[in-house]
Amino acid sequence: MCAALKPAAEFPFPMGLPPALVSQLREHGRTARLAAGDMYLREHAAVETFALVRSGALRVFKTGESGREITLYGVGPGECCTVNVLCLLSGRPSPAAATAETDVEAIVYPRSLFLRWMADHEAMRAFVFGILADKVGDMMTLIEEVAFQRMDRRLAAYLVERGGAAGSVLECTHETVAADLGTAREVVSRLLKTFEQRGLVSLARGRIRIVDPAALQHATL
Amino acid sequence: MCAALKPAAEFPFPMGLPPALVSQLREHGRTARLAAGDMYLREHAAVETFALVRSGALRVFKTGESGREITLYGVGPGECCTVNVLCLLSGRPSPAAATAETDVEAIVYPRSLFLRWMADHEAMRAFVFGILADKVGDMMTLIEEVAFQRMDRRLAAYLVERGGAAGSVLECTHETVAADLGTAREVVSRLLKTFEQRGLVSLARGRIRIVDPAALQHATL
DNA sequence: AGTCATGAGTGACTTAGTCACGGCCGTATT
DNA sequence: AATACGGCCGTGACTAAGTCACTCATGACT
Repeated sequence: MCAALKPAAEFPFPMGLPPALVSQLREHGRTARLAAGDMYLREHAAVETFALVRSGALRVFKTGESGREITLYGVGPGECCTVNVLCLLSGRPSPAAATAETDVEAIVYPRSLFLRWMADHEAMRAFVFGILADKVGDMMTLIEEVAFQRMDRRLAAYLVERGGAAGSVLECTHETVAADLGTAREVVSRLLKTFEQRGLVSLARGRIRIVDPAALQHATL
Repeated sequence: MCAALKPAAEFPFPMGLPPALVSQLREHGRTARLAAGDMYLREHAAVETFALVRSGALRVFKTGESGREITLYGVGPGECCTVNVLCLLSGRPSPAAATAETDVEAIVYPRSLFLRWMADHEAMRAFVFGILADKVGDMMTLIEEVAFQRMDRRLAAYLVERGGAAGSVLECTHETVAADLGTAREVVSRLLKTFEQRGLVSLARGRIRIVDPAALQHATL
């Protein structure tokens, strides 16, 4: 999740919302910009606004006592953040932190408007609850993976998912990969080296080239 | 989570709901009973009803490829199940499985009524979203614990949370404890033995007596 | 008293997280 | 150009914890 997502050319409000609501969304939105690395949500902080990501990506994560991090999920263009939504709906403070992974442009609305739209528009609910259910489902899967899957398989799956086709290059450090997976940098380095020795990836400083994604998926170590 | 929760004497609909809604809840509910061990939700299954737990407890969990399990959260009297709610709101299939941990009595409503009440009643939304936010927050914390905390500390915290005061006895097997924590039975057995050697717990077949909860919390191994 | 199933103990081995380094590379500094 | 520095990576030694293949213990039921 350290690579840039291409920004959406023009934000389309693509969620099948009724025209009346779309015009309200256009009218009342305030544009906010975050630079890569900026904090978006602090753990335990109150949440007062609803944000729709227009371009870039947010990363929602937890930090352990040791300072190690694990990514819970990402928020891309056209999406909203589950934590954001849940805090607005429940009035509770944020249970996790979030930062901008890349430069981010978002449209921001006050809580009261968000709640009104959620109460009034079936399509708004369908859009928001769809994202909510997807992300919560993803987190349940994450729990299972962290608890039961071996690190080599998690890393391989991560590389394939992020990297895509053979020959593509991920611009990220072992450190950021470790923070996404919730493990230690040394573990990532060691596993990557064994992948390289088998010709599955090739490595350079700050760069991972995916050589053989199909073999990566089934690597048994 | 393998011990019985005391059943609520009479279900009070305790959520600050308006009288009009409470009378509807009383009128349209169908009572359903599950015996301990019965399946409540299957992973990937469609969800068509809304259930409010009246007595007993549900256990929502994920299963790994190896067959090992991890508990995501529990649902007690007066609560509803987050997965249940999210599936109804989003129309998606269940991302996890759930069983009755004890005998359970629940009140069941059709999806259409649940959606109508959610759309019409602010108090209903506050109740449901409050539970939703709590459980999702709990799951985020669980991810952090599984990823970063050592097993001895997780086990100790689990025993204290479940057992409560000094002298109390948990009626459960090492196996069920392992399934709650998402680890292997052998690991639980070994850790419990070291706790026993230090006088923190005492063990018998199917039984764990909490001897010194304060020391358990800070045990460093 | 013997059978049987469930629950628990054990040792050997593997995987992965921790700690403490040391080296390498690219950029900035003088 | 030489130096200094900081971000990134490699490595070895150690510990924690999951896996496997067992055996043993307990108690309920014939």
